[in-house]
Amino acid sequence: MKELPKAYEAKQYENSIYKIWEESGFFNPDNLPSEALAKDGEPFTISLPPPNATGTLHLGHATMLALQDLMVRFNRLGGKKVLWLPGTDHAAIATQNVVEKKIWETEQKSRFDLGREELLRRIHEFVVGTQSTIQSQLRAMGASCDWSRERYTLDEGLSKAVAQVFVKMYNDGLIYRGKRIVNWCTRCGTTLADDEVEYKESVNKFYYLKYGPLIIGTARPETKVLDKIAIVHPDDERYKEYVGREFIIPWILGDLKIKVVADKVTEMGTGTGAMSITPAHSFVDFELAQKYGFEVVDIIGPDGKLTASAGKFSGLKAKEARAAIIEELQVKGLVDHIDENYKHNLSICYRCSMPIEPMPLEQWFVAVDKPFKVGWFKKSTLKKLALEAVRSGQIKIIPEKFEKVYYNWMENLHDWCISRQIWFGHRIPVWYREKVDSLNNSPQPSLNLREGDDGSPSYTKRGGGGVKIDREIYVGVEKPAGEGWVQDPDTLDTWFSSSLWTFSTLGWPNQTLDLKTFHPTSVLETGYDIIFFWVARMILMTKYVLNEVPFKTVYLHGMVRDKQGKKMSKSLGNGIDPIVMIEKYGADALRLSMIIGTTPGNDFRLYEEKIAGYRNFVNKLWNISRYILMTVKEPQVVENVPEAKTLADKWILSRFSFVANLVTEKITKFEFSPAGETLYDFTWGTLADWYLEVAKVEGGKDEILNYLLTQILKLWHPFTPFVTEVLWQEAFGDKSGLLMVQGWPKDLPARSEQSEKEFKVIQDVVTTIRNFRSEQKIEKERLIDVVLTSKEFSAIINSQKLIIEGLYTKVKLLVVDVGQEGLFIKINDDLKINYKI
RNA sequence: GCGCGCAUAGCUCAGUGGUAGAGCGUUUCGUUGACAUCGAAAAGGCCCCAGGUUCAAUCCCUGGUGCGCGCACCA
Repeated sequence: MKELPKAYEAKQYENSIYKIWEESGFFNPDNLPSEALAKDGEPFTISLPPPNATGTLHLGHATMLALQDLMVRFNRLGGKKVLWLPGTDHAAIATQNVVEKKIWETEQKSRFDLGREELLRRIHEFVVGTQSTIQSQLRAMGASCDWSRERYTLDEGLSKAVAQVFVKMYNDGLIYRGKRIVNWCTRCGTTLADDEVEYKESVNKFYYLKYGPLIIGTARPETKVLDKIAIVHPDDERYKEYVGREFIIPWILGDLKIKVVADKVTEMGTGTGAMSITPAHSFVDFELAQKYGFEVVDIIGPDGKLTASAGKFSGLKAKEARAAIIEELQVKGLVDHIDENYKHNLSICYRCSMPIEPMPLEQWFVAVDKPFKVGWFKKSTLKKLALEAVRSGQIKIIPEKFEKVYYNWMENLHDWCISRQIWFGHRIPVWYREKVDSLNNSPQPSLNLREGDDGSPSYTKRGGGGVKIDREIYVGVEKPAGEGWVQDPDTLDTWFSSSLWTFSTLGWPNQTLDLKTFHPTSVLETGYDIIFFWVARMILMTKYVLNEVPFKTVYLHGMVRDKQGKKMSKSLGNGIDPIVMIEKYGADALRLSMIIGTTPGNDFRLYEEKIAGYRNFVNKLWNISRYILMTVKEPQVVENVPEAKTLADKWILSRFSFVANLVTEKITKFEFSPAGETLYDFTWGTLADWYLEVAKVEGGKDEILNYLLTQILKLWHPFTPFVTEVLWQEAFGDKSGLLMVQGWPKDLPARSEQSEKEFKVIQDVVTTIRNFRSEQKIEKERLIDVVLTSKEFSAIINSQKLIIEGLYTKVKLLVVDVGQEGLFIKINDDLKINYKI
C-alpha cells in the first residue's frame, strides 16, 4: 500500500528524473549494463540532425526529438547498444545573419566595420549561448542522447574532416573552380546553391520592347542593355525571314548590332515568341551562350549596381536603373506596351527573403556528373552513387513516396556551388601564391586580391600590360610551408559539413572504434523539408567518402501546423513554444501529441487542446498506477506471466500479450502512431475501464496487477519516458534500478481467443444493461431484475454473475438456458431486449 | 509545364476489398473506496463526384472537381 498524489504534476519530477538518467551514464552505450544488452549487443545508432546554432528550439525540433527518443529508448530497452549522438550545426549564413542583425541593431555597425576576426569572435560568443539553450531544451524534452559524444560542425575534428574531404574531392577532380552563373544574394553578399533559392509569386510590370524587327518581352529591362542576340523558334513563320540575319537597331545605349538566331528553347505561344538573351543574368540564357559561344557581359555587379558595361547607367542600383532605362526607351519610342499585371515568381534568398541576382562568378563547385574511379575498376559519378544507394534498397525512405521525390531531384541535380562569401564557416582549404613573371620588367601592382570586403567575388585573375601572372594553387588540409600563401577568403556551404555528419561525428578520418561500431547509422529521422539540403547530400557524400550509406532507413516527419493548418512562423505569431507547453503539460504530453495521430511525411496540426488531451492521458496512466500501488500489498517487478485464476484474468493477460506484440511490431515497422494508439486503447479502454473495475469486484490480484504495471510502464516508456520512470521509481526503484534499461516485454504467451470471446460476452451484457438503464431513464438507485436466456453462453454468464452485478449495473441477475441461440435479456416483466451475439 | 499528395462524424485525424473508427466538441446522467485531467450512455457519416473491375468498393482502376505541396519555367 503506497499512496501517490492524486494528480501527476510533471513539473515536479521531470528535471530530477532527467538528471538521474544522465548521471546513470546509460545514455552512453559504453556504459550500458551488460546484462541489459542482448547477447551480441547489436548497435543502434541515430545521429541527431544538429539544430542550427541560431537560437531556440521550435516544434519541428520537438517532433524530431520525440520520434528519435522513441526509437532510441525502444531499442535500448530491447537490449541494443544504443547511441544517439547529439550536436549543433553552425548554420553559416543563418547564424551570421542573426548576429549581424543584432550588431546592426545595437551598434549600427556592419560586418565590414568590425572586420572578419571580430565578427567571428562575436558569432562564437553568440553560439556558445545558443548551444547551451539548445542543450537544456533537448534535456527538457527528455532526449536520451549521449552528451559525452556531443559534436559541433565547427569542432576541430569535424573541421579536419571537412578539409580532408575537400582535398580528396579536389584531387579526384570532383571539386573545381570555374566561372559560371550562380545565385547571388546582394543582401547576404554571397552565392547560394540552387536549392537555397526560394520563389515568391509577385506582380510586376512586364515590358514589351521594340527590338529591331522584333518585339521582345522582359520583366527586367535593366539587364538588357547589351543584349546582342535575339532568339526565335525555328518553326515560327512570323520570324523566319529574320533568322540568321544581322540588324543594326536603336537600343538603350545607342545603335547596336544584333543577330537573330533560331532555337527551340523559345515557345511560339509565349509572349511574342521572340526573346533577346542576357547570358550573364539568366540561367537559361547562360546555357544558350555556352551552346553558341555568345559573349557573356556582366551588367549587374555583386553590389547590386550596374557595372561599367552599362555606360551612363553604371552605378545605379538595379531598381533605379530599371526606371531610368525604361524612361530612355520611352524617349526613343522603343516601348511597345507595358503589361501592368504580370504575375511571375521572383527568386528570393531562403535566409533573408531578398531578391536573388543570377550572375556569373568564379566559384568552387562539386561536379556531380563527372565520372571518377570507385574502388579498383568501377567508374561512377556522385549522382549515380547517390541514386544507386536508394534504388538498390540499401536505403529505405519512409514514407516511400519520397523515394520518387528523391530520384526526381537527384536526377536533375546540377553542379553544386559550395563557396560562400560569408565569413562564418569552414574556410576553403585552398591557398594561393602569386608568381609574377614580368616580361617587360614593369611591376604588377594591381593584383586583384580581395577578401570579399566589397562583396565582390574573390580573387579575380587579371593580366595585361604584357605581364604574365601565374598563380600557384595549393589545396591541402594545412597551410603550405613557404612565404606568401594567402588562403581563399571564402567559406564552404554549411551543407558541405553537415553532409559528413554521420561519420565526421564518429571520428573520421581516424578509423575509430566508434566509426566501426556505429556506422552506418540505423535511422535518419528528420523533416521532409530538408530531404534535398541535407539527406540527399549526406547520401551523396557518404557514398563517396566511405563507399557506404550513411544510414539504412530515412524516416521523414511532416511539418507542424497551427490549428487552422497554417505554417507556424514568427511573423504570423501563431507559433507554439515547446518549452511553454512542457512547463504547462509536461514533456510526455507534448511528445504524445506529436506522435499519436500523425503519419510520416504528412503535415499535422498541433494546438494546446490536443496537448492538454494527452496530459489527461498521462494523468490516467498515473492514476492506474496509483490504484495498483494502493491495492497491492507490495509493489513488485513481475516478469513472468502470473497464473490466471478467473476469466477476467485470462482475458486481460491474453489482451496484454496481443497488445504488447502488436506494439512491438508496429514500432519495429516505424508505425509509431498506430503503436501509440493501440497502447492508449489498451491502457485506458481495456485495463482501466474494465480490468481494474473487475479487480475491485474479484480482488486478490496482486501478482497480475504487479505484472501489468511492470510491463505497461515498459511499453509506455519510449513514448512517455518521464512519467513512466517516475512511477517505476515510486513503485520498484529502490530494488530494480532504472526503467530505461529494463528489458522490453518479449516471449509472451499465446493469446487465448476463447477467453477473449467469453469475456466479450460479459462486456456486452454489462454494456447492454447500462445502455438500457440509460435509455429507460431508470434511476441509478433502483435495482432491476434481469433475466438472461442463452443456450451457448448461459454457463459462462452464470459463472460471471458477480462481475456483471458488480460493474455498476445495479441488477439482480437470473440466468436460464432456454435452448435458443443467442442471448436474450428480459428485464422486469414488460421490457425485453433481444440481444444477438 | 512535370511530378506528388490529400478529400471519411461539427472539428482534428486514423483505417480496411465484406456491419465505418478514435480524440475533441455536443446532449443526458453521475460526489460508486485510482482519476471530474474522471465515469456511464447517446446523437452525429450518399467515406468528394461520375464511370469501371469485382459476388462485394470508402478502399483497387480511369476520368472529373476542390485543396495542398515539390520541381522546373518565368522572354
